[in-house]
Amino acid sequence: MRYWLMKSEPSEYGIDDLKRDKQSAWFGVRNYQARNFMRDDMQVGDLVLFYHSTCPQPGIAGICKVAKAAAPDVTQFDPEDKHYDPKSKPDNPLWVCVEVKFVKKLDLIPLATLRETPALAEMRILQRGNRLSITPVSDAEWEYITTKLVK
DNA sequence: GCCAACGTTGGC
DNA sequence: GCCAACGTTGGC
Repeated sequence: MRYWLMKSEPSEYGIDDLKRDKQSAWFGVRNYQARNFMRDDMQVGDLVLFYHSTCPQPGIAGICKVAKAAAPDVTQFDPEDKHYDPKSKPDNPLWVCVEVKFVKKLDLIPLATLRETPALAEMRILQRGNRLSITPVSDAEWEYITTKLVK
């Protein structure tokens, strides 16, 4: 089993939305590296840090779990959708998404807290210039975050 | 709103 | 294959 961090803008889809929906497809990833993580490495049961980005208080907002393996992202074929991709054809879909299930909401662990935690210095999300919306989290990082930083 | 950093595109 | 230009991300 692996651990992951997935970013979302709470104004688009935040932890409260997932709590309400219980489970949701992770639509809209349009980056090859992030797609490959979902397609090749994510497995049902993997645990995920739900991260809020581009908002007044960026940070880890909750935990969810991979509930369904990668499948074609339906929004890529919908011209009305902001994630529409005319390059992708239904017989050879370019983009996939997993589904995640709500596990719990956390008291927000702010980005600033992550930054000032030496044990997390190597986290992908904290590296300079990192923009990947899906990144692996090491066992040690997961352990530290979920035991030391969660109230 | 600004800006640094990155990924993608497209001309050559 | 190179690389400049452009669009996007995301913190501040």
